[in-house]
Amino acid sequence: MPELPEVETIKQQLEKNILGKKILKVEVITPKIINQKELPFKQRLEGSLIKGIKRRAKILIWELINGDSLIFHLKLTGRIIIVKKGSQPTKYTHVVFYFDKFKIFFEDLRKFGYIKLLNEKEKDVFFKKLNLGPEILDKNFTLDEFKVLLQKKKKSKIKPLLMDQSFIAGVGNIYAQEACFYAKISPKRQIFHLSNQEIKKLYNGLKEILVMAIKKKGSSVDDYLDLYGKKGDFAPLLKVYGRQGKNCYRCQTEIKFEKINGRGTCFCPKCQH
DNA sequence: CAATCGTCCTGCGGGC
DNA sequence: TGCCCGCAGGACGATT
Repeated sequence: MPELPEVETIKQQLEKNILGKKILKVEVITPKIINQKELPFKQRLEGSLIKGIKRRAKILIWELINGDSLIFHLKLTGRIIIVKKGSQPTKYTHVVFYFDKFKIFFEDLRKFGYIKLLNEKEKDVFFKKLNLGPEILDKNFTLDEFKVLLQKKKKSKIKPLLMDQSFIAGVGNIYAQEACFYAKISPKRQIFHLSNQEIKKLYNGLKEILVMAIKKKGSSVDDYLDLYGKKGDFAPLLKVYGRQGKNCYRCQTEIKFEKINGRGTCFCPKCQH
């Protein structure tokens, strides 16, 4: 499941490969993915130049020279893969972007992901509606701001809150669990009961973990692959995610698995309080 | 305000 | 071997 580090990895790799390049042709294999009429979608894209690649939360944006933006959400199993001109689509390839020297496949096993082509106004409306919280790695996202935001959510449980995109942007099920483990906080704890020290630890943990995960090109749990179709290197460094039944790296206690607000969650019952 | 439920979709694992 | 069943999960809208 691609979260901030995985989408950021793809964003950086796309910058090296498609920035300033022209989309020559677009092929829509699975219309559901683009959520609009196929012909105008193709017509607006074909011949257009890519002038910027951005990421906001887990959303990837291709900015086009004419002001349009192509918005990608990979959800659970989406992928963006660069392939040779002669490569054939797989059963999970839903949209193909043709460039001069290569093609880009949008793939998605579960088809939860989407691509939207929006003009500037529609893009503003789209993001306004999403009401995304701050980017954790943004310089403006300070410990003080984190504290202020937490004050407004006193009754929430910490782990589901970290995954709430309107609270902070980009964290999903993997990194929310890792951050709680790092800070030695139970994922079930309510904000109300967090000390200043714990909040600081959580803040530092989020940043440290996300920076390292980007450096390692993401975590390949489930189906995630980067732009080159390669696995990320962070999965072996995960400290608690997916480790139920195994021993805690800190205190050797057996890692527990529990559903918290409907989401599978791993934690150490002894050293996470 | 916080939590839950249904929805989308497919592969996979359990049970027999 | 193979079939049926239920489950996981990001995010959204509707409901409790």
